[in-house]
Amino acid sequence: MPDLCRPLVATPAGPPRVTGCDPAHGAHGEGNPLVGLFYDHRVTPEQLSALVRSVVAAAAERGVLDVPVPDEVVVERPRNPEHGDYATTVALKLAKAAGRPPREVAELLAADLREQPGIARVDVAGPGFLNVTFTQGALGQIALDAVTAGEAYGRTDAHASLKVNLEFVSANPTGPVHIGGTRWAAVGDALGRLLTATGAEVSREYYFNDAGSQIDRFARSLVAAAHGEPAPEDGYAGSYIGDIARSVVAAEPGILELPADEQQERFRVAGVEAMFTEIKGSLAEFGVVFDTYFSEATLHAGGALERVIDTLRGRGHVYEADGATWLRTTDFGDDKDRPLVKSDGDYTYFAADCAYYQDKRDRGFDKVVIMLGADHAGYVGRYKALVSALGDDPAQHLEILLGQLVNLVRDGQPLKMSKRAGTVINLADLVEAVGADAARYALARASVDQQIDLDLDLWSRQTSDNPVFYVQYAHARISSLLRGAGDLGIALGGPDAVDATQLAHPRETDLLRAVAEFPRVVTAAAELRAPHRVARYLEELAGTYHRFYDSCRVLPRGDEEATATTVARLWLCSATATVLRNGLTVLGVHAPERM
RNA sequence: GCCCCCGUAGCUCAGGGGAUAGAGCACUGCCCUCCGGAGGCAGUGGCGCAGGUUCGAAUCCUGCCGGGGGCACCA
Repeated sequence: MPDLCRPLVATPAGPPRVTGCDPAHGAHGEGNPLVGLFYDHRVTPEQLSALVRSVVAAAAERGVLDVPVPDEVVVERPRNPEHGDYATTVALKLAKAAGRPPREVAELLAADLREQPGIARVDVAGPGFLNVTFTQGALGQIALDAVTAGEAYGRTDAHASLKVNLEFVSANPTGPVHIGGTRWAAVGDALGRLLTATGAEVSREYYFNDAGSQIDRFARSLVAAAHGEPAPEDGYAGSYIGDIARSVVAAEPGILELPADEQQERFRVAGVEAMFTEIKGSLAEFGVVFDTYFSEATLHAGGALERVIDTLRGRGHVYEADGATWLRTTDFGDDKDRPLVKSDGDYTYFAADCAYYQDKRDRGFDKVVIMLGADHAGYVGRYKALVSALGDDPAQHLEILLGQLVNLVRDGQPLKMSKRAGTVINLADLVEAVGADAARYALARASVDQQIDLDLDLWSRQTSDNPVFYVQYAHARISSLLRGAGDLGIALGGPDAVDATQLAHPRETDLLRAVAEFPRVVTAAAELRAPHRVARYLEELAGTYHRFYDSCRVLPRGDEEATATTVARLWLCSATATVLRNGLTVLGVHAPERM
């Protein structure tokens, strides 16, 4: 799969056409980083990190610095541009082990770093920061690499060989996907794309309960609605119940004459199917498609619950009490033991969870990721315990991500929602109100730890107040510019024909630094399971681009001829567009060429 | 009572132990010989409180205060 992520529902047009690209050009040297690192004067932050590490190793080797070599050296982009292109705090970290003042360690490393090609200067600042500035050409090469790599720019191998099962939404087919589930649809799918972009093998999974009592309540509600009666006390009352009941009756005209038991069963089967079709449809419109829709009923039918309970019993964690069968989860840190089989002989939902987890592991997944709403926070303890009871390590095989709730706001007032009154905003309503792109972006740009207020007015606005439009506009603006270049007959040529040292303006340097940052943003966002970092980065990149655009004329005016600067700037613009496009794709949002 | 998440600018939110804590909106004042002004520049304004760890804390630890969500032989 060559692309960064799975395609969107409507695939946007490809990258700006650039003639003469050589895909092999993006390859980097291998082997000893000190030798092969800067072939062609390329320096990326990743390479700088490796370089600093090897300089530390070399110093340790020579005996001038008595420290253990760190596994990884952190380099970061300083806020203040005067602090160079990249900064590292290794000297501060190593000072204690070396038994020498941080600045002394920094000076020592700086001297070696200054010898490296592609590095223009190394300054020791403050308590012992190492501020590194690349040569103009080395920085400029990053733009060429980004364009050349195209959709692959930003991909890393941070999660190579990880096989992960990503479970999210998992709303039961008793009603539409509510706003909480919608948040997970946006964040979960984006996380899936991020993990894929960092080399993981990802399977998206939707687990639905089709075996429990709430499905029976759903069926009884449909029967009641079909007969024009009010919903049962414990039933479902939304307006969609009436819609589905009518569609079932329309499909099976004789259904209302059937005996009560048979009638409810027919409503159950047809109702669940109709509801699920609607759910899948609204998710697809949202750009989210699952690899597997997993039915709880298949676990029951296949005897998986019996088997997993036998396994747990064999491991000595099961006991009988008060007529029920229990898992001693308190042995693994849970607050209280949990029942597997109720005293009436029915299995609990928790028993199915045990079987479901075992099933995922049996299917070969290294990591089981489950995304839950904050209202399920109490579930984490018992889930970790069941993983331990089955002999796995929760820290390694399980990740439960909790997402806080979403409040909707309109006209500055919180939207009061009531299931009874039928004023619940669900996935399809949100898409209708603000569009799929804005909905996905709005939900994915906030940290899941944060409760968010989502303003429907703001996100439906087609102005720069709306962050998704701010980012999309930057892409459209660049697309327009590149079209203009084509109209003027300006040939971009291949990367070898570009003089990257032309990009020396401070705003160009800022933009290059931002473009160079993208792969690290993708990696960090994937590792921290935080897709919102990509969105925030894109907003910053868009702003950096607008500032560049304001200061640096790209296309020739009037009778002027295109120059080497023109060509270099067009490549920089194209690189920016590539990153905006790849970043938006990670979030499942379109990057329009025109708006 | 116990557990989980969150208190950062007037508002909505970023900030992986680092340098002068950021963005958008709002407010004030600027920039159109301008490739998309759906832009840009400048200004106003902030880490809930108290301790602790550290060379260094918005970030890690403890306690309090405030907001939200959980604590079923429900799903």
